[in-house]
Amino acid sequence: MSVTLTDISQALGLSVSTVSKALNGYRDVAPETRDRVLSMAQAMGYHPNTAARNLRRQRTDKIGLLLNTPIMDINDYLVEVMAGSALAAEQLGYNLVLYTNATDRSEALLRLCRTREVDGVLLIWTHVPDTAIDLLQSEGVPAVVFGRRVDHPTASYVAPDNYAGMRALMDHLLGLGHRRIGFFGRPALRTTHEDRLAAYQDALAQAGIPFDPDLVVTTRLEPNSGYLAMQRLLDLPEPPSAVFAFHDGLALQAIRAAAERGLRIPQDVAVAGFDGWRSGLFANPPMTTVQLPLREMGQRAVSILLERIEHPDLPPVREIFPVELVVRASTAGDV
Amino acid sequence: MSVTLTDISQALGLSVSTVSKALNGYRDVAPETRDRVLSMAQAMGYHPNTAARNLRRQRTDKIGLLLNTPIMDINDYLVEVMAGSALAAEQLGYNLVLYTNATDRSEALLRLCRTREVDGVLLIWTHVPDTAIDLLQSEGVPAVVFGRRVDHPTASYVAPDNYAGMRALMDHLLGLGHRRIGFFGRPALRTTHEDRLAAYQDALAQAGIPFDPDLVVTTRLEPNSGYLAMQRLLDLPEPPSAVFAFHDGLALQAIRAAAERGLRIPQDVAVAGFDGWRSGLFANPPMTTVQLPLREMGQRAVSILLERIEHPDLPPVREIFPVELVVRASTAGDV
DNA sequence: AGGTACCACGAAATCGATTTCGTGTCAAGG
DNA sequence: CCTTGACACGAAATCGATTTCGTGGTACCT
Repeated sequence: MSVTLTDISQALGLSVSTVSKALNGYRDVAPETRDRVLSMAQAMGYHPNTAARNLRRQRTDKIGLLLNTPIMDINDYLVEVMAGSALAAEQLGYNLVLYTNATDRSEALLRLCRTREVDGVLLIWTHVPDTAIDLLQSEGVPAVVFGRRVDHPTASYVAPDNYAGMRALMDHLLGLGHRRIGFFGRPALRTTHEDRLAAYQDALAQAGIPFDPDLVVTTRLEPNSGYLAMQRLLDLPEPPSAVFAFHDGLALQAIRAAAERGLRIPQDVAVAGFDGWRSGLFANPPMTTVQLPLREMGQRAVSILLERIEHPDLPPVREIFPVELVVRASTAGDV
Repeated sequence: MSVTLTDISQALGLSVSTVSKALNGYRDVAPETRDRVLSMAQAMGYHPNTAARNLRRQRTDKIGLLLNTPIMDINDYLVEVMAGSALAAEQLGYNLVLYTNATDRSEALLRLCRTREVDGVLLIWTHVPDTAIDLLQSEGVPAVVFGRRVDHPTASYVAPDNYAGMRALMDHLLGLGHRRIGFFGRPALRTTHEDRLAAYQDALAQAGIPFDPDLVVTTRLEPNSGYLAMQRLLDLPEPPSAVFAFHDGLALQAIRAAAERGLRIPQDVAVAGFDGWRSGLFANPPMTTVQLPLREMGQRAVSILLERIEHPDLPPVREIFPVELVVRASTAGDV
């Protein structure tokens, strides 16, 4: 069995109250007594029982990271967000708990909220259903949505500037002379998809290029969705000379599909991604992408969440982060 | 505030004991009473307080997944293990908590053990220091080491058959006619490194090829360690015609280094990895590798751990899993 | 009738730490 | 000499759920 406060108090002939206060830095403990308690605790290997402490303090010092994908679909994007969040949480004295369940997720969300397992949640739900937001708000659970805009009046979120990023990428591709540009969409991601598609269409319009619906294909959360999408585009009677993939993971698959047909990249077909996955740097050829400041966004999301835990009545915070076009060899061979 | 047992008991004019028993399926509750309790709990939105329940039951129904890398170094290998573990844990009624802290990890380990935050730990520590094992054993914390052999007499582990996998890979490369084969080592991974290196040397010896120390380079946990290692090998006066990278992540970097020099793969230099990363499949060209059954190993590790939680005195379990050579275009261009 | 056996429920202890409140001691100040 | 107040400590309530034990009541058997 573990060492408890009672054990220490008995060993020293003190009361549990005094021992607890000594360990927690209360002022009404004699310095000499404090020293005795501290060294005895050290000697006996005491560590406070988490459950007991949580129960009494009515808080857990934990925040939940809720992903909307199965664990096996954790990717570069999520890892960066997790890393940023973990860093901020650690600095601010909180622990991060990862929740990503295989089956039903709304059930998990409910449990988290109501069993008070965590003090607040960070939703890395790129397609958060509005019902979940409503639920959280009505339960009074502090929450921040990561990665997309949300309309709910009291919800906070942190999101990238998808429109600006997509415009920058389109300007780059158009500047290289491409006029038929494929677009891997992801309608399930809602506002993210809408923003990027809007930027795509606006850029075409501004360049005087008619919009061709055949160049827009839909991808899903499947291991080879990008591979299939690329095949479809390449099978068109008039295939594109450049392709935009909704994220770099899809772009890597697109490269493979092109390579299998013996197409050279970027001479025969240019490929660009989005989000700035680390593995895009080590792709062959290295991937042009739009870099999101995911690490910083993750940190910021956590600090917003913690403010909200301390002060539940604060007004919501919405932040849009600037993004950066990174040009590499998959579109511009000589860079 | 949340709904508690007391709230329900007062609403129904019952005692907390009866309410608790009704919810927990005890037999000494009248069917009619049970129904009343259940529907009232439903109506009031009751969910048991985790801290209180953990405190009383002296268990958390959680197991800790302890990684020895910062969160940002989560990769395909770890994701597969996590996915397998999560699946098994969920099926067996346990939650998985991910621990990977940025700074000091032995401190985290200690806290986990002693504060009873989890019922047991799965150590995905590819280079578990023996002191950590000793610590766990002396604290009596149920634990299973994932990914490498461990010598400690009472420690359980689950590991791949590195030697056999490496031999199979070498036989493949030697069969293609390669006689100068580079080897990316990773001495920090101890037994894993030793086993693979031994297989490398044994295979060479059996083929009558002298061992050349210049072909063995060391890699570390750095974002571009494989890239640098490949450059070193390619700079040799007599560069290798094939290269083995310690894992597929390094192999991807090696491909990039080769591609930057205009070398064709596998015609000018063949590249093979290990561990069977998913992204190796979408590499350009797709990567030859040794596939580890990580998902199954993760599941098995969890089930071993849970057995040990239920019955702490069981003898240790050590399991070595068979691996499979997967040949792709990075070594055999026409496959 | 008396005893046994269940049945359905409540009282109360318990898990381990935190925190409020109270108490005795001693020194300083009027 | 008495009061005031700081000081150092202990008693006890508390957080919310679980679980043991006990108690009336009813049915059944001899």
